[in-house]
Amino acid sequence: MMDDAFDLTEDYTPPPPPVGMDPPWLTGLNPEQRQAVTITEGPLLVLSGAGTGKTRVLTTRLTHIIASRLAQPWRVLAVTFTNRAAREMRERVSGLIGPAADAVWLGTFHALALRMLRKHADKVGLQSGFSILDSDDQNRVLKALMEEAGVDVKKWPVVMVMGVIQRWKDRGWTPDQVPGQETGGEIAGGRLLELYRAYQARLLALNACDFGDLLLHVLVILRDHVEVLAAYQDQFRYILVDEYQDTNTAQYLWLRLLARGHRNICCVGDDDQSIYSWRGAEVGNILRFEHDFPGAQVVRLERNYRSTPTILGAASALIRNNTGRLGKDLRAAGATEDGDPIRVYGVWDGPAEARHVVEQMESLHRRGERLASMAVLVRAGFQTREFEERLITTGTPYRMVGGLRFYERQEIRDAMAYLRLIEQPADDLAFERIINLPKRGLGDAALQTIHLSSRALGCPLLQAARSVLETDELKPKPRAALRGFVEAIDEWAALREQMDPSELAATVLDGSGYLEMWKKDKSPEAPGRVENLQEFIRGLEDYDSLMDFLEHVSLVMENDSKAESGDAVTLMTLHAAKGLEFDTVFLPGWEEEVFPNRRALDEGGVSALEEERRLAYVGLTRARKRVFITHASQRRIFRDWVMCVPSRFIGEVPEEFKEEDSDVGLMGGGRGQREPWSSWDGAGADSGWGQRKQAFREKEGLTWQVAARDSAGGFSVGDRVFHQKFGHGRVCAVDGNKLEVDFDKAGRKKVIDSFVSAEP
DNA sequence: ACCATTCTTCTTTTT
DNA sequence: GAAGAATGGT
Repeated sequence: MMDDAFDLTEDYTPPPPPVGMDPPWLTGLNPEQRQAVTITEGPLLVLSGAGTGKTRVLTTRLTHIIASRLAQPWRVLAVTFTNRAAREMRERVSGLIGPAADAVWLGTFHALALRMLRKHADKVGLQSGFSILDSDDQNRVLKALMEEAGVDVKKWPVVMVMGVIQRWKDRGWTPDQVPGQETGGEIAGGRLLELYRAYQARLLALNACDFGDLLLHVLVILRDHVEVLAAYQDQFRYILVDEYQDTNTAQYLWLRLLARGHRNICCVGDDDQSIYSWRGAEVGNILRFEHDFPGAQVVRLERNYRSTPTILGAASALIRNNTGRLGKDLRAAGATEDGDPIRVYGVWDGPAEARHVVEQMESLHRRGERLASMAVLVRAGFQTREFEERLITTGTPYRMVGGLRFYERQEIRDAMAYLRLIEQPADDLAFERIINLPKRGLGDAALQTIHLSSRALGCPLLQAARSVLETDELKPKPRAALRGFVEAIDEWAALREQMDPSELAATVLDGSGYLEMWKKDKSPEAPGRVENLQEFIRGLEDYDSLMDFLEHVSLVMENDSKAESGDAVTLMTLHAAKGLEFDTVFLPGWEEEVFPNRRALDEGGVSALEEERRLAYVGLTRARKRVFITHASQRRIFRDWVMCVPSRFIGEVPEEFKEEDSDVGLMGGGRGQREPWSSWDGAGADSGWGQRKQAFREKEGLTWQVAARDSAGGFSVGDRVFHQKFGHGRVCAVDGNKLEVDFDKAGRKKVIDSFVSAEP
């Protein structure tokens, strides 16, 4: 390959050379990290445990390749899993080698694939200005197709069907490549493949693609066009992949194609942190690496610089319960003291948990810990709510990562639809969204006419609308309205040339009356929406073209608008926390059914349990100094109160690393051995842990404790009951949890039993 | 066409 | 316990 004056491979196998010979960027690396950076030729797998300096290795490796002139920046492909990781890497590398870093092909799989797809869109039947649909749009399209095909959407939820299609895409299967035995069986009446085909056709007609298509289309292009593949293979001399354990098959195939020539591919990952199998990630990719890339070298990074020995001990013990690991043991490299034990604390219910956690935070804060050094990591998004409420009432600043995303808000999506339609007239989804927004008197009837015309002419809705205007299919009033709308779109499209995106957006939102609509709106959330729209216009200032902006929005689903300002606690899901670290980590909701999550277990069985355990491992290893685990003995789920059993994962943390306690008044507070929340033996006798759960209903307000006592939900005919809204009455029929009650004042009503209480 | 009300179903994790 | 869908009234 290259004539490398700087090929350090030979010289730098341990023991390392004298420090004097080091390029500056290699100083301070431990021997394994040094190998991971300097073995540049041939396939290399870096198994990098949590906190072992993975990011540092990646950025240094990139720097090493470029600064040693092994390749020019644009000949390096560096793939990350999240936008955050990409940004961070670019910043760090820029700091080391300056503006040259900008030329590196660095980004997420999706961003990089998009870059390729824009260039070769025509080869898969797209035009270069194509839109990227978000999941909402995807479901809308699929739903329409399912209804058209007469598939019962009630029986086969759109999201489920979409899920299967996506998993097919994750494996790199176009409709023609779905294997005969994998066609989804009974799902959607056995017509899944047909729907997939129709969906793809529909997307092409919309000149749009979804997230999975970004990779799938590029795969098709690389497979079918040898010259394109050859050009990319020649361009990318070095390939770096972050979070390799989370790549799916499509991504793997993409990488393998690109790396096939020189095979200078370096994948960094940790099988113990694979937490995205539900999204099609194949842990197998990392386990198979040496097989797929013969002659691959493997470097293990096991020196952990992040956490205390206690935390590492706990995390290692926990993860050892998983089978089929590559095997890797973290050793503490930094701290000399064991550090605080893991604090396991039992509380009564959700609100008590939030109170307890926030109290701990405040106490740490008083002792001088920054709020920004603390994080609450939850299993599922909805769990953040109780904490938010508590943090708001105590006035503790916090920041939510990943929660409600700016670009998913209704008003922002509407505004985007205007811009999308201007940029891309074939975008029917955008058209439908805004045709009558604000109200223009163009309702179902008008839309139907346009649809009909669209189908007859085989053209997009916007164009069909134009042809409808030439006829008298519409009554004069809607016709005038439609003409106004179409002409406005044309006008704005023409303005696109002379205005920058931000100005254009302002003009559009103003001219269309959309902004006005919210300003006039009396609802309590309207002012916020107006504000968001103004923020939206401001945000556009950073972009040169509309397309750049739309692309950014499609790919960067993080809310980077709220940058880290001030000292605040972080609230996020365990998934979102991957790659981050905090001094203090709070892990609430460690109960069976919640974590490990029941739905996950229902679907994936043993392998799902192992993934849940890896998630627990990720959570523990985010902490530098302290971990607080909490579990509640009951929790409100939907409208029921559910008894909770402490998570088996608590039992998997050896006693020597943890200290258990619970609220006063809870049985077995302290160190009792037989209490379910102090040590529940996960490996114990019964596998039917789900049976330990008992549900009982809340009886409205304060009376629920009474209900809890007799724990029955049932009323019988003749019982006198009380209802908040209808007052007193007598039960005259019972059907499951539905009651028919003769109310003294309100008459006979059907009510759910949880809304009435026994009359005192 | 539009609005208001009730009914329903759902909460794993996200590029 | 919210947000969407479906229904019914103006």
